[in-house]
Amino acid sequence: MADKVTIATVAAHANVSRQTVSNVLNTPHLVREETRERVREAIAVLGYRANQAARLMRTGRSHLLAVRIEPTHDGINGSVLDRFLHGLTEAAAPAGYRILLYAAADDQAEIATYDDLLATYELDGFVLTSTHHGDVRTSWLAERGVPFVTFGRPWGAQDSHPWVDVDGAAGTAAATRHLLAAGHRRIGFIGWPEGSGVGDDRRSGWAGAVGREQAHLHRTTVDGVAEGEAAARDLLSISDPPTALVCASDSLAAGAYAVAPPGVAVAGFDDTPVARVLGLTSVAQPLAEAAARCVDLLAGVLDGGTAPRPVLLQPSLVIRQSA
Amino acid sequence: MADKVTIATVAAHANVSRQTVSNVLNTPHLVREETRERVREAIAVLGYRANQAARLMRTGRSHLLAVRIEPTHDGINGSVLDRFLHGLTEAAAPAGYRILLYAAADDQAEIATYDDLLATYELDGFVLTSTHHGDVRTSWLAERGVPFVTFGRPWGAQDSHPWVDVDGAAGTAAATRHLLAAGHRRIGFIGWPEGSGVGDDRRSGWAGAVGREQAHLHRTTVDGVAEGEAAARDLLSISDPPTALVCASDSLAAGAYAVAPPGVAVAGFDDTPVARVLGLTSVAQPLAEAAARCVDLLAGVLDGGTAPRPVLLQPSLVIRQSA
DNA sequence: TTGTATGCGTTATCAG
DNA sequence: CTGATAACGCATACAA
Repeated sequence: MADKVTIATVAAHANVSRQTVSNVLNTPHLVREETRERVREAIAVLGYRANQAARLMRTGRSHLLAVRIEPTHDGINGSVLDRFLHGLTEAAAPAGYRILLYAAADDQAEIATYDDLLATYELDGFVLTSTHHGDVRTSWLAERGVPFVTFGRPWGAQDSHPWVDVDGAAGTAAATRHLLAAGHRRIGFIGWPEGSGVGDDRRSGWAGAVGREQAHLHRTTVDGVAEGEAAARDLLSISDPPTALVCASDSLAAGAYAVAPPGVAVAGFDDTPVARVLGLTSVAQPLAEAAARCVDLLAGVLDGGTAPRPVLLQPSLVIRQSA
Repeated sequence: MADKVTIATVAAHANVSRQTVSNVLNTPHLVREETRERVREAIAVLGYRANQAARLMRTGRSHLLAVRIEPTHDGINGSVLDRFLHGLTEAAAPAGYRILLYAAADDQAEIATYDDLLATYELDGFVLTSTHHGDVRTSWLAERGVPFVTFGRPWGAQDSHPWVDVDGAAGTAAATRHLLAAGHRRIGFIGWPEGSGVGDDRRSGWAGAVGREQAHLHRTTVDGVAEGEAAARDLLSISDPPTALVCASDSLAAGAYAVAPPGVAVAGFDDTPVARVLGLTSVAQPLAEAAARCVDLLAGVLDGGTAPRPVLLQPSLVIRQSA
């Protein structure tokens, strides 16, 4: 356990006062070149690193960002959060931030956690995922002036805040157009019940691409493989059934693909490992990019005090044998 | 943004000195019952929470635990880390710890990160995953007396440290016995090249269950679906081929299952979403439990100063249609 | 049992 | 341009 090297150690080594060392670190232009170099060398030689706790006490900035890790439901798109988290961690480090994890059973518990995290660790900001209509979390944070960014648009909310999202409608539209180009003329959609921003967005991409006359080729259900099976079976059993299915998730798509007769194409959403293994065509979100932009936005608010513009990223279609 | 409520606020509210408040918090038995209650009430009313930064400066304890988030390779068993992380986060909170994430390209970069995290955030401890033979990380930490626990045994390492692991051999043995019970007489194994502790462990479970005369029914390859396909094809093309395959991972199993003729059973490892979707029988690790025990062990070292005994957990076999 | 003084490492303010 | 001093919130000797 190496001795703790503080600003005083550096000062002694460089024959300057502690304050000068601090100046070299925070306001280098105030220090004469020669002195600056000497201090920098001492810092390098001693391997000095500023202690965040002490710095926090003084500045009120912890350089800590928090993000919730959600329990994996059926696990299939757990990989989405996983990749997002990894992207966040990688993007945050060079910007001088670290990622703190927290778990919460529901939105209320999450708010209680905000309160705790803010009071005890003085977090600099939050990254929220899975935003939805009437999200109480964003208003709670906004009311208190806590910096945050959401991965997901503020669906229907009047209060605006920095956000990053992926254009889901563009994704399902691309999948639908791909199916049209492959010769399919009747293309169905399996999605989630109306009212979820993400789900409605993804459905709208399909709806726009197929046109109003196919609006009925459409089923809604909660997410899951079994649910996808059931919905697909239902949709394929009508008279004049679709010959291709666009799904709001890989879970639904996996279910649909399992019951789809040969020749019926299926496309999913999120390009999860399951899609890869099943050979499912799927819409891929640029998660690492999204995470990086979240960090950018939050860092912008924190460091620059600017109110950054939202970011809408484009997904890409990964074509496999299923469609 | 509510005013910051410090120990002084509480003291004023309860008409005592700051020190008395601190005593109520840290050494309650030193404070008269009546006073203690008054202070506790003030704490509750004001919603006081001890500031970690200030506490850290005094005590040297940050109540922060760090864990590495790895890039997902083929993503299939990314879900393993994901569930482990979630378990860690949930188990840490009630114990008074938070989880900090970091990313690192390789072991050397990881060590550099330790150094940084220790110096800047004064982390209390680390949870290491993916331990392997000759792991430089554990020796680095051990040399410096940094508390840590590994999820994974110290394969072949002489230096011992607290660890939690799942008995992989027991898992593959259970899978093998299940296949034997189902009437299979020739059971092969697809695993990773010799030298990986985890891989060798999983192979040994199979080897023990089938006996020496079937030792040749065995292929090694790096992890991956395509690799599993190739290995299975190879193993099934010998004369007198196996009628069942036990695999060291769901990735390998997914590949094997794809090329296995009907009647040939396949079992995987890790019970990932892919296994669920494919209907793959697989060995499930108790990840939430493992994570909780990691926290227990680390908290034991940190709070109790005890050197806790290692924990070896038993996996369970999830039987599906593939075997 | 309660209160007072001090320092953890840093940065901000202000003199030199 | 550089150096002394205070303050952030808390906990620990020590004194009362």
